[in-house]
Amino acid sequence: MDLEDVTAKMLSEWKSHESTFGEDQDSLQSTSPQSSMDSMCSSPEMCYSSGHQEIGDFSFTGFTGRRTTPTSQRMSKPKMSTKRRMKASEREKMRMRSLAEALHQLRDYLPPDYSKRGQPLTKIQTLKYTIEYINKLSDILGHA
DNA sequence: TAGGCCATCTGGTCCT
DNA sequence: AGGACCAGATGGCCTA
Repeated sequence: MDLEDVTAKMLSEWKSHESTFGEDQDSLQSTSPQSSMDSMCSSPEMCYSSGHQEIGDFSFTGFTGRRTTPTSQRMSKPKMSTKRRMKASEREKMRMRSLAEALHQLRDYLPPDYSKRGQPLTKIQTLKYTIEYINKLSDILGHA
């Protein structure tokens, strides 16, 4: 009984809620998850030698002014071996994939109202709507 | 064509 | 030393 009531209440709230995030949905975009997963740089190995590997001894990131340790470290820090770098890249790839997978799963727990246009939510939207959803659920439970 | 989204690579930092 | 995490950079795909 409780669950059904909550669900019904939720759904009715979603109706009124639509307008709230309707504007956000304008920015809804993105292709299907799979297509984005597969179509991108489908084979990592293919892209591996892509670009900025070694640019002499001049640190690429140093040039872009990113979070770097000032001055001296640039030269003193020994570069990772190629083998170790490749392993790290592989791990990072797996890590990001599991993150993406988790987000895809999370998306399934959100009411369909959130992706009304038939397009899957983006990662950021998924996270933001999840926060909203949890807040609403908490609210409802709090008033039960 | 511009802008958004995404996957991947990479170097830095922190932790074990 | 090596793994995990983070954030910047890059390039491809897609849509308005």
